[in-house]
Amino acid sequence: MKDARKIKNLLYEQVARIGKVFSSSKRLELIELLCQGEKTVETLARETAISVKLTSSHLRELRMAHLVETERRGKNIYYRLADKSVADLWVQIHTLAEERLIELQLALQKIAMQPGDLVANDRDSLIKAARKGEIVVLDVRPSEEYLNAHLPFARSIPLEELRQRLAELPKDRSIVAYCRGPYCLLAADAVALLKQEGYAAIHLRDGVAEWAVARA
Amino acid sequence: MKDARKIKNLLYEQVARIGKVFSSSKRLELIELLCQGEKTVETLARETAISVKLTSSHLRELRMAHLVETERRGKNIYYRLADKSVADLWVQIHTLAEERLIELQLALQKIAMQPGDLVANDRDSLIKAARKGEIVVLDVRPSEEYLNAHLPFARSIPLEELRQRLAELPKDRSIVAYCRGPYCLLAADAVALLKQEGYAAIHLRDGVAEWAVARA
DNA sequence: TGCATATACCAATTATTGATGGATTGAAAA
DNA sequence: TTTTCAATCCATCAATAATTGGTATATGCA
Repeated sequence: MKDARKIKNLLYEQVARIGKVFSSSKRLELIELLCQGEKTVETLARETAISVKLTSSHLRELRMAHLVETERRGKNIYYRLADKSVADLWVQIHTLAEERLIELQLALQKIAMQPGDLVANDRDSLIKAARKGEIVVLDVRPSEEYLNAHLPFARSIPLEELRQRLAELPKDRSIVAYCRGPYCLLAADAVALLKQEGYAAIHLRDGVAEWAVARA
Repeated sequence: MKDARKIKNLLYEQVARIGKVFSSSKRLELIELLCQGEKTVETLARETAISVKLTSSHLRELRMAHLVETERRGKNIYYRLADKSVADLWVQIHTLAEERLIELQLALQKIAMQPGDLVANDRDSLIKAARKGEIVVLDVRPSEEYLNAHLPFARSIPLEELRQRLAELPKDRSIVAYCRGPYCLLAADAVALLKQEGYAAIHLRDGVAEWAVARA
């Protein structure tokens, strides 16, 4: 009887190994970035503003839980998610958090709901409008991330280049901007800039990971 | 700029609150039980073999993450999952763990794959066979849990009563036994008993939570 | 070959969490 | 009202995790 309890505990402890990975805000930030495609330690550290050493040690935990894979190419080591289902779990968890935690809902409104902002929800009609060219879906992430994966019909103008490349965008149609997901500030900044310049800009919360889960 | 980083961190920390809940084996065990329906602290403590005090303090964490709700009825306090999506997340996490952790796969084989055991996978054909009466789907959990929710066409004989009630089961058809999920030992025990008594018994890994996710 | 770069590994420190025993609350039963 | 039972709260101690600095390793380049 004691034996059965021991086996059971072992099982739950294995699952808890996965849960632990998702229990630190830094690791979540890394996972969100890895959802956009493979990246080096250095890049991850820079984009999260975490020291390289600490980044490396958090990545180690992801590796030990078999949630990421690494590949050395030249001087760099590239990290990538071991499976699409890791991205799916990230989406599931942050979605549940948004459903259950009022604090999170309020904090999210601060970034996504600037006065007059809109958050597009209806994915089907968005695609339809994009296909017909009635709206422009704009990916403002760095271009490597766009190249790795992007929403259907999306065009890439990284936020950094947006100001110089405004002329590429039509003024007579809505611009729907998105980035890495609901916690990424790129799209919110892009929308602010576009509005200031007289465009009809809409902030889409979803990133590619959220989109993929919704499509499934 | 510092400000933006602070806001972002706040967001990830909120999500990490949810992750933390799933980072302890004891809490996972409690969540799995709560997936079977509402229960009192005492019951949860007894069924997990965790002290009441420790159970209470783990439940407190679930409560503070808004993943469970409580209701006092008489002397007891009943805990239940705040939303179906909490059960879904439990299923997602343990499924990912099973996909990624070889240790877990091996440990699971020990309980589900006794020599000659079979694990039914194909849900559609299972239902069809159950509807036609070609097999008997047997729920061996305590009857309150069966009453709360059970698989389509399932009959309830709690493991405790199984030996006395063997006569209720036909010998000419396969008995497909299930319990709370892949980490619960009830169905495995039931299958062992049934086989010993000359029944054609099959162990179904899914519990109601896993079934619900698969149906979605 | 030697040097620079990217990243991992190791050790020490601090912060957080888990577990346990004792005291407390709130409802029900005597 | 007093007692009992279920469950929580609080304080403490032990265990675990996060962070940082120092050092080691592997690769590419001069």
